[in-house]
Amino acid sequence: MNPHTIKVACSNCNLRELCMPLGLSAAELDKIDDVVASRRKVKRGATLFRNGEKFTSLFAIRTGFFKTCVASEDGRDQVTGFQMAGEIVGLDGIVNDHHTCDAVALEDAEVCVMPFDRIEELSREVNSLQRHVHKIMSREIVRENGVMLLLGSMRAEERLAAFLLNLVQRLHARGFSQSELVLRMTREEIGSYLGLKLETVSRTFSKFVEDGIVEVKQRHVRILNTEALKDIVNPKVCN
Amino acid sequence: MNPHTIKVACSNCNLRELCMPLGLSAAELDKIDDVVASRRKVKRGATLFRNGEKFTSLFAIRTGFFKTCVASEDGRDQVTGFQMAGEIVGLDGIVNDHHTCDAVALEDAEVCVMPFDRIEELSREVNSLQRHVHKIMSREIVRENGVMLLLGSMRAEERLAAFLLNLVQRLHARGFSQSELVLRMTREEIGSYLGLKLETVSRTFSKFVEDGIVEVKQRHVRILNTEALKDIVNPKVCN
DNA sequence: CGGTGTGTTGACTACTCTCAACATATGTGG
DNA sequence: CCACATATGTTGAGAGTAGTCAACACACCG
Repeated sequence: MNPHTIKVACSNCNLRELCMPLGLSAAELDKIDDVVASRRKVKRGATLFRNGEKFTSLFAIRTGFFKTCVASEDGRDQVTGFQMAGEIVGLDGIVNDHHTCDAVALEDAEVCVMPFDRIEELSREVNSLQRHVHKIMSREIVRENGVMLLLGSMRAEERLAAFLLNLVQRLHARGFSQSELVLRMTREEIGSYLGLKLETVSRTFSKFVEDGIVEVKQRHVRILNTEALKDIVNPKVCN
Repeated sequence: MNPHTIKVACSNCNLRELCMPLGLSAAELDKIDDVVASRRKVKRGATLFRNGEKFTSLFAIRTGFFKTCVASEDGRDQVTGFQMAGEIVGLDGIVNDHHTCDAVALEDAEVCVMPFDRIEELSREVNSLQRHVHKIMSREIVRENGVMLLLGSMRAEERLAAFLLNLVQRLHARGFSQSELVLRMTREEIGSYLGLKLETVSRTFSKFVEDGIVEVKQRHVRILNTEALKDIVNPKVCN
């Protein structure tokens, strides 16, 4: 709501390789800097956008952690994803000019505001940006396909194992540990994402601890046996 | 595999309003005709593309009915969608230049082949095409959000009711009946899509029949009480 | 006219949910 | 800074939904 009016630039942002195309010429980089109109801070618990709100911009997460969730008419809601630095949110709003989900900050966050008409304009001029936008949307489609596979065919342990592996993998790509992570979401939010009740998430964590696969201390998780997690997700077929 | 080489044109296709943007000028329409390189027939049971294949084109379905499905490493697979005339498949391939799912024809079908580099080229020139491509991808993201809600939070009856309502709604938009439909997929494929076993799908159909909500004769389904289906999907909260 | 694929139904199992109690954090106001 | 209120997390017992396994019925196809 209170965009900083200082000039921001992708060209010297250390997250550029995550949210922007690679291999740009200097001239193209100059143009790309205009994609970001401003930055916006979002306090923990606050929404970046809400279902029903007018869509104007995509948001690149600079710092912080978000969840997106959709709601059915009768009030059930479903976490559709967790997003971290370098990831883009808001793609749901393009089709109807209105957002169809909520994006909520799970910790204090800052995002780059990228007005979508400016993105469209620039991507007509900079081919690699056009391609990049297409890839980002396609990636989201493929990610959701994976979640559908998880929700449609996996059991609780498999879901949680897949979830943990996915999280550490993304964190590791951002320079964090491969084996330690701090969950920014509650058991209930994990459960919603995985199609499980919070008690089932808690029990499954406990089972992993019993089996010596992870250590859990509230939201601090240390993975002791990555292979075991992988085996749970993709059970070896016995001959 | 055997594309017809006859000139095809979107400009006089009666499905245009489903797969192409509205309100094009004559000049733009001319250009748009070049998006479709050829047509391709796909026999029932054959694949339009497969996981791992190189991505080159999007496909607009002219006639017929498809399913898309992803597979996990250990062989489980999950139907991620059913597509009918006027809908676009292949978006999953953009991000990595390779498809990540299979598209299988559930009845003899014909598709328009739209090379993606041509789409990108043209959408730099025709703004409404650019916007249209973005909307199609965003629509797919929103659709998948809905499926995640279904898979993550609904019970078997709710899932099947939502599935039937979605199908008739889309068929009705194509001029078919609001109350009668022929399923082009097996109980197992419905089950895979809905995260249920085929026996559960069958039992749930039987329950709907008992309750007088639908008539089912193999794959022929007649909806007797649409309101009841809607109530199942969105249970009324009692005060 | 069999053979195969698909669909239905029954009996039993098992996984996850529900409800509940309790434990442990987190945060706020006195 | 502590006390209390609230939010979050854990665990247990029992219930219920969907899964598994199996038998059978029906349709479609060569």
